Amino acid sequence: MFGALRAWQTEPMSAIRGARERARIEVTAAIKDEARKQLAAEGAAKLSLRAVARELGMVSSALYRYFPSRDDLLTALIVDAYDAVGEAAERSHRAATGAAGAPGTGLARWVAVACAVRDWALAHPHEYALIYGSPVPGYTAPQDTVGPAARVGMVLIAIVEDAHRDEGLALPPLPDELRPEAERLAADIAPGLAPAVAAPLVAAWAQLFGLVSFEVFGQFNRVVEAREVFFRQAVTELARTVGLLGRRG
Amino acid sequence: MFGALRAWQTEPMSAIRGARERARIEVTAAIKDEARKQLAAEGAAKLSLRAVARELGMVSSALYRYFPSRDDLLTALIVDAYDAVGEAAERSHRAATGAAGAPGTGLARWVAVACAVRDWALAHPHEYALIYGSPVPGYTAPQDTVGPAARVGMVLIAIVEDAHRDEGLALPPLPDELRPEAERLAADIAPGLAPAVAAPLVAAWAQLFGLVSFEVFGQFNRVVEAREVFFRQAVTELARTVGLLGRRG
DNA sequence: GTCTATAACGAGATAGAC
DNA sequence: GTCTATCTCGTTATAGAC
Repeated sequence: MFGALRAWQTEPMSAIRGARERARIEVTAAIKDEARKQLAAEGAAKLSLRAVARELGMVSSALYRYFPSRDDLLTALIVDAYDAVGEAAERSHRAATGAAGAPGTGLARWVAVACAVRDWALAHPHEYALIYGSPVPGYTAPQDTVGPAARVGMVLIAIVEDAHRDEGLALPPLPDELRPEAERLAADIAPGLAPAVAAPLVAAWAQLFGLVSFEVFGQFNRVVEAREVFFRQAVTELARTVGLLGRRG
Repeated sequence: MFGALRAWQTEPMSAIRGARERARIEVTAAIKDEARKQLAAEGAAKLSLRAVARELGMVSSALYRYFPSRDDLLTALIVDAYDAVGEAAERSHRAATGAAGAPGTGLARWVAVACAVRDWALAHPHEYALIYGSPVPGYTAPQDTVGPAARVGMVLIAIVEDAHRDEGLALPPLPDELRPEAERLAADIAPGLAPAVAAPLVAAWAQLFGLVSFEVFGQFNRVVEAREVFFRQAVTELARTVGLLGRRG
């Protein structure tokens, strides 16, 4: 039964049957913590099971009881990182949804979630780089990562869906060349979402992370100084492209 | 005189005085080519002077005649990459400017430059990752990179400046909180550019690379299929945020 | 002056015998 | 799990060819 669980999965408290399992969870967490330290110091490409083991006072072969390979450890770190941004986004979304029903709520939620993503990224730049930066050479993400990777996007979809239902959206018409792709996209990511919303939403998703990446990766050095106010304004304008803000002009 | 030139700088043809200099240029190019191969195979973090030398049939210490350190070789690759995207952007800008005077030219130039950046990135994903992806651990970019790094941005500024002068721009008002930053930004990057344009322009710059990065780094896998038409539409909408497209709705 | 080659350093990874 | 012998790396000093 338990053998079927992947080594890196965090088991729910109810699954803890005794000291054995608890120790396993603690060691797994210690390995990931140490690996994250090395991620910050040396980068994902140089993540080495041996170095992690050495730092923990273990022998490298012992690590293989917890992570069958270096790539599995990397996958665990990637899943954790996606889950961490995803949870930050979901939490800020819940907080911003508190006073529901008020007009303009869609925009407020959008900005809140964007800021949560940015805050998390600035607080965890190396984990951010792991998931939204350059791909790690020789590593290909397994299927396990796609669910966690989608969490932030799901929050954005929910915001726009709610606003679409409750507030109505002001959107530019969908160009003909994009119609087939937009329809496929909508059916794929959120059945029931209007194609004219789906395409701009995916674009806005990428653009949001463009803003965050430029700041985290240093492209704004000596360019943008008042970064938070700049970011808030940029994502507010970005919200316009998904219909969350009335169009002026 | 020539001694003041950094080893990795490509000297103009007029500076070639004889076989010596020609050989030096050729060896320098060979080193960079081999380094680029390793960049693709192993990533920037694992770029190794010794491996480059081995592959070229040289001894590692000989490389120090051309690049004083590993970081200098990295810097050369980074500068080359920035220059390559920058030149692609400038070339496509010139091409799109060919039939001047026609209305809507600003938007056409904007889309052309964006597509040129995307094309270059898709053709050179590893060099793109080097400059717009995760920072290389332990490496800090010297001042030499800031000029080349600004080239694409300069093209975008030129497009918006021209359009501002020739076509007029339709822009949302500048919020008060952003005014000081926008004024500083405008004075910094393009004296004479209206602050209400400068801030959205820098944001659009980051968002453009967000779209490109998501595609190059695989975030659109299993999400966006018709990527070129999607990209064109997204950057067209993006042009709206810098006033290059009349506002509808 | 300009280049390449040899040798070495200290540090770290790696493979295998035990 | 431990130890060791053998790799890698960036970098420097030095000697000698052109």
